[in-house]
Amino acid sequence: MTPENGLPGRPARLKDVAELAGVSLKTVTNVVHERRHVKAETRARVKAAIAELGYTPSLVGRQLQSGRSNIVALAVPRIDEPYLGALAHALIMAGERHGYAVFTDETGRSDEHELRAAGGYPGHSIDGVIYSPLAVDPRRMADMSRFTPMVLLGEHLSEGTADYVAIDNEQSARDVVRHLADGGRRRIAYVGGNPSRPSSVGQLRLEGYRAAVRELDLESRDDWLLRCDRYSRESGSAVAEQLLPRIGEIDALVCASDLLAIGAIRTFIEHQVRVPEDVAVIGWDNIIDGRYLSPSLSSVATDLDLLADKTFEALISRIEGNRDPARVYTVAHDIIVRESSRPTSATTEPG
Amino acid sequence: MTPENGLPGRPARLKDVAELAGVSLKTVTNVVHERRHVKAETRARVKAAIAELGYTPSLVGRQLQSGRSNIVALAVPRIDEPYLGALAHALIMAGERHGYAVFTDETGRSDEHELRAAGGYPGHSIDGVIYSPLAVDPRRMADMSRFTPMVLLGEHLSEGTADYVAIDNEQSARDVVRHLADGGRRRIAYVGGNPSRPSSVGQLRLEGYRAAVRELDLESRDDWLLRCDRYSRESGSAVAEQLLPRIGEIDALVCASDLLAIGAIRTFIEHQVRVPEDVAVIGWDNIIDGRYLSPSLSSVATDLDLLADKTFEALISRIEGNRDPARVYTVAHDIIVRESSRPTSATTEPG
DNA sequence: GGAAGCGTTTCTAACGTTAGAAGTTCTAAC
DNA sequence: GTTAGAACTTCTAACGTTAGAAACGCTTCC
Repeated sequence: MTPENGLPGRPARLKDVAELAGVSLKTVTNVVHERRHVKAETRARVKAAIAELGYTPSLVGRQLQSGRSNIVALAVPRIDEPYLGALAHALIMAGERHGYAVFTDETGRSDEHELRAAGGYPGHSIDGVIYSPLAVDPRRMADMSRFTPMVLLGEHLSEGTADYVAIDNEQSARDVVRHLADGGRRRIAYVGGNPSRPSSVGQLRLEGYRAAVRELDLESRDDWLLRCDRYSRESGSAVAEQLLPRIGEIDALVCASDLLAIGAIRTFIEHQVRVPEDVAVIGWDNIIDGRYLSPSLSSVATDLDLLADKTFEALISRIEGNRDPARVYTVAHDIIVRESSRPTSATTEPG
Repeated sequence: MTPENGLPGRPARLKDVAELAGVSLKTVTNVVHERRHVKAETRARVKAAIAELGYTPSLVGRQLQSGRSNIVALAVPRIDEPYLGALAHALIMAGERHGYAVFTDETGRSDEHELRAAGGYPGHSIDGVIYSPLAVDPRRMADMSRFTPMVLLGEHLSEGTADYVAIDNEQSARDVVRHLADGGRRRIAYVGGNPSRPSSVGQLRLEGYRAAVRELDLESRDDWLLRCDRYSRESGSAVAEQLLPRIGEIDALVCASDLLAIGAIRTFIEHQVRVPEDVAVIGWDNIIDGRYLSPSLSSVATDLDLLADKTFEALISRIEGNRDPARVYTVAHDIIVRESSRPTSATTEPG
């Protein structure tokens, strides 16, 4: 950026390097790209000129020429949600490993933003999209995404060629219920379903919950199933409020996300409901904050680095032209047991 | 992106629109930019062609031509820290208001990353940088940043033309100490200072703490001042561990960030130290999680939307060529009192 | 001594956009 | 009916990079 004379000046171009070194543009490119067929002496002279001018290739120029930007967009509803922040972090790191910069975009404000993401940010020369959709009509989405290299996280689409990377949601819910049953819980409530969106994670996990309740012959009542439209702390609080009259009746609450669980626990404690003594609580996502709550929060964990790597593998394959039907990549999950779901002889233990 | 024939095809260019509408490139540009001197009938024809082809101007082409990208980089150590996520969210929203896209980059991994950010991401055609530096030598930073439009958040640089937007750190610390003293606390510990980095927020807040302790004639001991190199939950736990033998001696802990406070509270509770009965705890940043802890966390809050707007005003002024000496923009702060610093009847004044 | 072949460099067009200069057509005034 | 000037359109070069085609100079072989 700063030429040797120390003045602001605009960035050096290939042409400046060529002139200083007394060679042609192509020769400089050949040096920059470490190609054969450049005399050692010429190469040295060009490299010296590059160093002297502080030359850095303009990615805009390259982009225009190659049609590739090596930038992918990560579209999430809000970057300040703990899980999405952790996801963004993992994807940025993975992107670096795979040679891509990750542009994080927030879609939570409007349908328009979501559709723009689904359409691959026309005009922005984005090579692909990693998309965690929220509200957009899946049919419309699938249509938009047909020609955009795209990987979905969180919510599945039935049509289009957008691959899907996630844990086995149904199985993880079975595992959660089994863990609670192992701890002696018998009357387990669930929050997070939304029948109007059958492929949403909340609904998939509800299916797993139902299956496990059947398999383990646990009690089950329809009014132990609570819906919520957002996986937020506020929703969790609201749900806990509704459940207060049923404490004593239920002995565990499965929350489709840690945020729901955090909101619920806070409200329980405010009303002198003890967690886990009176109600066990468990969530999904294993966000860091869960470890520092009192009681610390049990949760279903994913290896985000692995998830991010698989995401990039799938996305890069699409970017390179793969047009096979959409594929589902499953990442292993793990139940992290902390205080909030311990059997009632609760002992404190960090992390 | 998707031409009317429904085939993938590459995005329509200005030229395609011109050909379909039967006019020249310039006429299409004039229509796109809503310029005068285009017959109403021609305009209509061009607009129809744009709609038919689904044309979106290529920002890369524009960028190359204009030298401007209308993209600014946000450089933070890690996007998955709650405060930085909230900051990123506020800046993305503010960027939209001001006509800029915000590219979030993580610098936490290496000095190299930080320096690249400080240098304005050469080659990336970034118009400006919003920078929350972590570890880089401020002198080197100032040097790198001399010619990059840049606004600093968090840590102040003494040299260069990088503006600085923040709360009045010293005054906020005074306010915190006064709040604790008002609640009857007299023996207040502080964690977050780092004398080797005199302009770091932790050190500035320490100065404010010291001033308030003097003004209010509170007790003060050197071993109530704890250093830490990272404002993390882990550091907070470690600090609390160190303080365990001094519980009963101290009655409050001021933490330079909410993460420190969260780690400290968790460790206190694990060791049956009651918060706020035995020790009051308070932090900075007002991260959302603080509200859902038990006890909920008192904190110094900033209006992030306001901070983000001021940041963009300053940055845009630099992008437009303002070369005045670095300026400091101060944003109001507010003490949010929650459970962790409430006065208790158990708190007695000595003497 | 001339031609073929090799190593190396130069020339040129292209990516998509933009804006100034130049060109064309039309209107209105004398 | 001519012409000035307005209204509108076309032409062209430029932004920085890249790669294929073409050109250059040198060596080697017959």
